[in-house]
Amino acid sequence: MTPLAGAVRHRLTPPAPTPPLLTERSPRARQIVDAASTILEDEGLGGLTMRRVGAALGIRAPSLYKHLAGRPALELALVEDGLARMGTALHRSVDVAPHARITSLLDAYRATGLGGPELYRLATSASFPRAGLPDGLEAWAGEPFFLAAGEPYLAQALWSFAHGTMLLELDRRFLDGSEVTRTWEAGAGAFEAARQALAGLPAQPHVR
Amino acid sequence: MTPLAGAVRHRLTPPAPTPPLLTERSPRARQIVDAASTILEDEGLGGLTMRRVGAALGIRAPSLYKHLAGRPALELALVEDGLARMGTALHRSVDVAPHARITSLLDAYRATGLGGPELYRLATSASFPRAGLPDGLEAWAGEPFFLAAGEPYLAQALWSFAHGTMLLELDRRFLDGSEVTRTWEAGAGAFEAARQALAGLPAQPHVR
DNA sequence: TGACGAAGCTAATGCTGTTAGCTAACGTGG
DNA sequence: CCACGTTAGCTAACAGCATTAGCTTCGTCA
Repeated sequence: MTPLAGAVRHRLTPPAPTPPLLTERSPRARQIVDAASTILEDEGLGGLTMRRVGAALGIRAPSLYKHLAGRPALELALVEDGLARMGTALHRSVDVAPHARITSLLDAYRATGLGGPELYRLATSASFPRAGLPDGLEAWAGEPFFLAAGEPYLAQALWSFAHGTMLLELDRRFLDGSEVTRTWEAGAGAFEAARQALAGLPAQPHVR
Repeated sequence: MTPLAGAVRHRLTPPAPTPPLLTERSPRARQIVDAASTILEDEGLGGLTMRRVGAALGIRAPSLYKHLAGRPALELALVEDGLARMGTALHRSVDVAPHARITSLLDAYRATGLGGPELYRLATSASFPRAGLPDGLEAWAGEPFFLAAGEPYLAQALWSFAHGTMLLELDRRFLDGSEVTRTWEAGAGAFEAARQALAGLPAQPHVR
């Protein structure tokens, strides 16, 4: 259910390189989701209405219901695509030397978020009906954080940092003149040092 | 404009213990905002409608416009209250020994967030019209992060971590069986170590 | 008493997602 | 070759949303 659940459960098994069972969609449904994706990024979540999506395809809003269950289902489809993309990028990113994993992971996370800001916000908004996502998808997408951090709680903290920094960067809430990259680097440095400190004490199972 | 701007600008001046100029409100407007606050936490952002707020006070929705400019203004008022509360708590929290500041700050941040989950989400949601907030309020509320971290970019990274962890905890997105407190502690440990490492090299002005 | 402002009201507008029910086209089996 | 069922479009309609316009009612003060 939660992104790191799978990571901890399968701690000793290598992560799958491809996303798990994605929802099947008819060709027309695919077109609708793709059109919605374009509208989302171009006009923001506020611009994403059923009428607007229909118009982009030359049909009326009620006709969309022949292909998708409704607006929540449409959002679910968008986020599912986004998680698959994000997960793929993150899994690729941790395929480097251990000491470089955290930096590489954060770079990939940031690049994916910047590549689809509105989708990132939608995917991580509270109102979003997360329960409708395919089972295991979020867990799979979150696995690389465990692989990079090496310890579950440090992994969750690293994930928190990535998530928070991404949101604050997208919303332009950092100090006006500041270079955002340095904020990412400051966090990366702190977590990489913590990882090495933990790795140096292999007999200690808990952080506490 | 952004929360840490003030912190960096006034690096050498002690932070104000009280929030800056808050918006003045008529008694009736105060009642409306308070009613809205209750509805927000009880029924979520989706339940917060003008009709619903009016009903809580025994009046119709259009009558609210005699006291407040509209829904965005109502949300602004709610968030302004929240930022004042949060800022006060955070400033208090950093009034401890340097080595304990980060932990104390994160505790206060977490407690404030957990004390008003829906307000926290509203205040940090992208759609929220942040520009309408009183000038300097966000910067003032963010100052304690600089005071705790001692260096601007580490401060922004620490703020990112707090924000991300708060959102993930509120949305219950962490590993099911995991103790969330340990995730907070893992991050606190990493950032406190980084702070001490930086503080040990006083001649080095940049992180890089 | 008369004026005026404050604070309520109803009615209406235009937006939203969504449902019901109709129609035209297409493919397939008898 | 025709009839049937399915697919995918349509219009009309509904309820709920924020918001505006315009009316009324009440209290205060000169």
